[in-house]
Amino acid sequence: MNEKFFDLKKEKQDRMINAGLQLFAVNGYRNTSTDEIVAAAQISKGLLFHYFASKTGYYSFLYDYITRYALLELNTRIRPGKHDFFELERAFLKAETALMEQYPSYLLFLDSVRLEGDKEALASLNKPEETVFSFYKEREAESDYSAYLRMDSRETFTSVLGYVKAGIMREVIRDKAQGASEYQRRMSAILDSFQRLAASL
Amino acid sequence: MNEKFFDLKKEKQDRMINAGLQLFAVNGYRNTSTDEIVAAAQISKGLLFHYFASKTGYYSFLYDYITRYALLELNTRIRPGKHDFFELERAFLKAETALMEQYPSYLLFLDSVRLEGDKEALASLNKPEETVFSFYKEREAESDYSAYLRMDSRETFTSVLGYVKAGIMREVIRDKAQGASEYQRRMSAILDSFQRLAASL
Amino acid sequence: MNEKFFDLKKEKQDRMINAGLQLFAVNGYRNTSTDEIVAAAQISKGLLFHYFASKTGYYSFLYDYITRYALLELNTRIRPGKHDFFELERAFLKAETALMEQYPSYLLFLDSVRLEGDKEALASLNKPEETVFSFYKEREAESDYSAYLRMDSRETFTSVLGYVKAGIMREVIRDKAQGASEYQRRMSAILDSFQRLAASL
Amino acid sequence: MNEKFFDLKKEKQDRMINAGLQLFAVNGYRNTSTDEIVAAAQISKGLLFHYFASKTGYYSFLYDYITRYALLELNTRIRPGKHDFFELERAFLKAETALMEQYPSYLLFLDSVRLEGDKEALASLNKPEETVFSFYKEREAESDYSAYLRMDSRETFTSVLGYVKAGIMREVIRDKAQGASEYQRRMSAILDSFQRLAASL
DNA sequence: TATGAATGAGCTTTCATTCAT
DNA sequence: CATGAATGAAAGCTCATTCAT
Repeated sequence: MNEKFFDLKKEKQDRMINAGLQLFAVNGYRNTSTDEIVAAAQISKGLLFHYFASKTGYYSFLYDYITRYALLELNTRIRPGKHDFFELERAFLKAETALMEQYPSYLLFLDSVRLEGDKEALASLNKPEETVFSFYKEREAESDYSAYLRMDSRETFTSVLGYVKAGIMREVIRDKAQGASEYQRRMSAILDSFQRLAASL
Repeated sequence: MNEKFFDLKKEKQDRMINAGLQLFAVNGYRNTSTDEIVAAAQISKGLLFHYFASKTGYYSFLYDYITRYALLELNTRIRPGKHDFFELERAFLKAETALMEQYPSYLLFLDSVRLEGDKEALASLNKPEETVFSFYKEREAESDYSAYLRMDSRETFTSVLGYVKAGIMREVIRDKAQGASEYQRRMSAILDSFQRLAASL
Repeated sequence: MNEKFFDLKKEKQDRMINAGLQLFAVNGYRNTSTDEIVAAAQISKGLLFHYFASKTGYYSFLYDYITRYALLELNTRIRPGKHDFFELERAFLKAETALMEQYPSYLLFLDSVRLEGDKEALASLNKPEETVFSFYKEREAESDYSAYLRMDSRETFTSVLGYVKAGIMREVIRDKAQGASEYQRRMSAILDSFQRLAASL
Repeated sequence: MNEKFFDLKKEKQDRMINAGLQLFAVNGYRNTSTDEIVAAAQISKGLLFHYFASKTGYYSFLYDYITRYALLELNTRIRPGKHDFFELERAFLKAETALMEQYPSYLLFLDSVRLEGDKEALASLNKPEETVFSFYKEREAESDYSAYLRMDSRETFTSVLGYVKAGIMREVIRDKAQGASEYQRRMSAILDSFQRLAASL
């Protein structure tokens, strides 16, 4: 990519980032044409290629950028250590909500990458193993789960929570810009519900 | 579609069905070319269009066919009524396994339709509301949940189970031919785990 | 390239070959669009790519094909051995004329490759060292030059003749389909003139 | 073009002239992008268009400028009149060498124009008939050829020499900065050789 | 019924040209 | 005078669809 992209006005940068996050997240790589992207970003076709050289270049830039950005935010908010499991999950949720303020589709985009079927698109990603989700896994692994031991193995339970998260996200955020708050509400309810359950054992 | 399709040898019909189920499920609608389809089905390009008129026609046929087929199997195996919730889920799992015998990718395909981003493909579906999954919901709704009342609302719990199912399926079946049995094993374990939890309340 | 090209009717093959030879020879690689090519060949855009995969693929096919074809003709007509120098040159001229019957621009095309400025186009050529012109050089090198010894070194003289040939060709064949006979007439005159000169020494 | 170009520092003017001469000569009109030109000339994109309005405008300026410049030099060095043919040719060669001092690619550029395949580029030239090469022809036509009468018709012989010149130039100057002296050496040798031949008749 | 050569609309990418600074 | 970000028409290439055999 062309580093001069970062010299653009922040507002324009974010338009160009959000256009791709949203369209790729909802439609997938192949179903998103560069025409759609530039229309959503309100730029010309040439400019997209001026900064990102190719569609795959743009795709991998978005992945890099948003991964780095999200990890920065998460690392700032959530320090390593033995947090109570449910408190940790609520902190995640809060961070996600904050991030969605600026990049509404970022979480759906990151999730969509895991389902992406286009080989070229996947091959373009620089460090596909350095995911935001592995940060989640690490924090969850070291969290304090002792109060809920009878519930089930931590692994089973955290992966269940992951599936639930992804499921709700897809149901709620898809196509709707306002989905973030709905996502937050439903995830909150689930966390409360699970914790009550755990406490009653 | 051309009804004469059903006059073909059953083996050839199934090759043509499985090719599409597998490719669409793994790669999505747009990433699957008609060239790939006919190569996988071992038929000529002309034949595909002879029977299904268009790629969307083929896609919607697959959806119709597999939905109808799965509902037939499910209706036969699982009669309406007040089944114990976990027994019901285990019956579902058994039915799924049986169906995968003949159409290995059918479940992943049906799930992939929910994630499909191509508007034309989605628009081609005849009765997109008549899903296999609504059959699940109906049976679950009328199931006997009385033993687990303190667990949480039935809606929350069944939707949680649905998300878990989808999540495991995607992790396990994608790309792997042998995934079905792994899927069955992991879902079994989850069901056992959840039931033990419910019983201990 | 797709070998099935050779299953096409000979007339269509030759239309597809001549279109490229003529256009690339006159306009060069970059100035020739695939739209022009398919219009001249009276085929669709898709077909060009069906057989040759890319514009460079087509270019290198033409070079391979016409080199092979010309060498076959030349090898058949002109056996190795100590021919009289001017008889040899007249035999070359005759062979060229015969080849132009079927591929009018072949010689101009082969010459244009030497002037081609496009790096991708040149990089696509398979064995750019196996030229038709090196066949000329070999036959000339072993020819009988004894009658003209005082004229000048054989090397100087044959390279002079080569430059003359290229110059006349460009002047005469460019843009004109009927140029072949004019080329033959002028080259004949030059050969006569040079031979008379040599004899008079 | 914008006449204020000539108010620029001579050194900058020459950078802008040599960049185009070299690139167009070696790669042709279409294979030379304005990006390459401004990079070689060490100016901004805007400036090129500020002075020359368009790529074709730049191309035709170069042709005009270098033709005028070369003719000025040639007219100064070579006065009309009955020069001995070979002396004349040697004078040409000397003038060319002097011109290459300032504009190394000028001769190759002028030659490349004759091979240019781009119709727009050719159409942009102002007086394409007023070539440097017609100056050569005129002087040759009035030269003293009496000592070599038996050689052959003057027309044939001078055109032969022209082809040889072009051929050697292309072989030698292309891509190589040091080509000018090699060109001079080889042309000198050819002239000597031809003169010896003519004298021996 | 079955084939695969042939088509052309639509997509990604390039690059001459414009224009705000 | 000078810059280079921005534009969009045109080019190369893909692929669903048609049709002669």
